[in-house]
Amino acid sequence: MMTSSKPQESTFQKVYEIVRKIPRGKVATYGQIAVLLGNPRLSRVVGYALHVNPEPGVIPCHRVVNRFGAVSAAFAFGGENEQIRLLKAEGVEFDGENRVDMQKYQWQNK
DNA sequence: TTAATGACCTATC
DNA sequence: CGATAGGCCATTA
Repeated sequence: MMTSSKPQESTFQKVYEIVRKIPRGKVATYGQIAVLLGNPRLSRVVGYALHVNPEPGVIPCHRVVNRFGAVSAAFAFGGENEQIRLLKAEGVEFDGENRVDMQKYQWQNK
């Protein structure tokens, strides 16, 4: 086992690993995930990775929000309001601008 | 191989 | 202060 495997971990696969580790009741930003990947500029690729979303239901893409703490418009896999509702159901609070309190709900990977 | 796209972020006018 | 344009990196066709 592990003789000389080649994981070939693509940036996408790595994004799924990180997003999948997001605890319930917290949210992470694309930029933050990009930093965890090693490049803060991969923010766009992060969104792309979730866009393909190879395993919906396994990857809590609804816990990923932009730098403003709000969900993206293109997210709308069934209604932006729907996604916000999911986060609310997890214990995340939203203000009058559909924004999450990043100071309290932003996931911090130590 | 080149070209185009993209669920972002930042900077500038 | 608000709006607009560009840049960055990776993936796909």
